Amino acid sequence: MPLMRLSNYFLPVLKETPADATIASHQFMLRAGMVKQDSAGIYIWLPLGFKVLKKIEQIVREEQNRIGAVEMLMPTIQSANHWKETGRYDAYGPEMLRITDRGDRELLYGPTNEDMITDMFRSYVRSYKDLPQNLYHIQWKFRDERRPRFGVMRGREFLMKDAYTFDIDPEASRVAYNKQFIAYLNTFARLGLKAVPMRADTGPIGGDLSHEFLILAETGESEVFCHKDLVDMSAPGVVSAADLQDVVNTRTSLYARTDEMHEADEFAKVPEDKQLTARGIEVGHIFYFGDKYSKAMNASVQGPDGKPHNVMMGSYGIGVSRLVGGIIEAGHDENGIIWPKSVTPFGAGIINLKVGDEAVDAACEDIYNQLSAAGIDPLYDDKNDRGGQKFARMDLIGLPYQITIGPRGLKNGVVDVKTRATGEKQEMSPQAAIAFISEQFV
RNA sequence: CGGGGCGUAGCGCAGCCUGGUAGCGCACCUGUUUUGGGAACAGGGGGUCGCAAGUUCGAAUCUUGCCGCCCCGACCA
Repeated sequence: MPLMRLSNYFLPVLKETPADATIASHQFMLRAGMVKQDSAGIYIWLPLGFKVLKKIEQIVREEQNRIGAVEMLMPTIQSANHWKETGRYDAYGPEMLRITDRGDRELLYGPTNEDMITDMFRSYVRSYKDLPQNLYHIQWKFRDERRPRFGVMRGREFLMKDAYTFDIDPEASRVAYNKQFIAYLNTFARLGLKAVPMRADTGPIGGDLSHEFLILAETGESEVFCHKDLVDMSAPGVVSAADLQDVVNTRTSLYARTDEMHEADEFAKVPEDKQLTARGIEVGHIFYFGDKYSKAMNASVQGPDGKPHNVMMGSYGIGVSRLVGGIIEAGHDENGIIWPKSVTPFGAGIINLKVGDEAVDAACEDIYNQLSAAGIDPLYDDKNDRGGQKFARMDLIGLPYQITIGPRGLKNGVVDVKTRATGEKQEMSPQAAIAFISEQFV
């Protein structure tokens, strides 16, 4: 494996903040060379941003797989036919991007996939014995928002994980819902986020059981009201089938609503010192909607009684691309981004303070190779810039650890290790530095 | 979709009111000296002033239309 040298990488950092960006995550994503806007709400993912996006995607995937969800991939372009069958072709309105092909057939760029997957399901599944099913994909969506804003936080094109569950009856469907609920808590915890599930309105998708997961941030689009204890609850981890409902109940029994669903009278019953009013960013949304689509599309299976039963469904979304912005909102300072270790584009940055100095070059490459062997995936700043510029750039892109190697320290057998989150700097031997950083990623 | 604002070099901006053929900082290129928290000096490259029409001897500047982008509010992963 060749070294990932900054001199060979594509990292167009900006010293000045583009005028179009108003919130921290958008400003830093542009300045750190993560994305470039192509048109309103549509972004090019540059190498650094793409790397983070893929890491988040992978964590989402692992937590879906852990609860037994099965990955697949549906197309971005859909036929209007399924949508006409459910009546949503008209109901969805101008947010849907409608396209016609050369034969004047009506197509659309999918904003979601309930209609398509329900059609897929009904064409194969005949028996209750083939249930339950829990399928998901991670695919680009398009919603022609009235007002895209805040960079990738509200893009028109966005990457979403959407899962769909199919069960024989409401009770079984509730189990599927609970599993996703747990998976969401674990997913957001791994991403270094404190996400609170809030009772939600079901919106145009319909149904009667729904939760939004929000992370608290000043720049959030919704006002939220919740019991303080919810914010600091730790991730449930693996939950047995027997405990599933109880664990969900502990998270849903405490008051937590967005402004849409807020009831002041109910909130007043929360002890005053536990009442938290804040702003939040919605990063996930889960719905149970029973037979809404299966009925409309006649998706039924034969039950043990020999009769057809419309399958009970739920759908479960996570805004993967939005999370990139959300994580930055939750972790940054005035100098730039502070990545959680789980999604950082590179595990550590290696700063060579005197490129061309044989001893320094050799020390940097040696440290690179050892960190790499330890699975850290370092980024080597071998550019011929001045120290200050390198430090500022490294702070901006937010790698959790920086090792600085220069002739002065090397003469005494030491390098500098900086922890980005705290700003703490320590001098230590190269070996100690490698050991220190490796330990942080265990 | 209602209200507001902005389009001048890659980024940040000035020039526009009062028309005379485009400028500053950063970035970029070359050279020299530098190099441990965004170097200094010297030289240099880069712009159909968002697009179109109009007024005028002459338009970045005035008029009209269009396009694009951002912000504030009602909707959404």
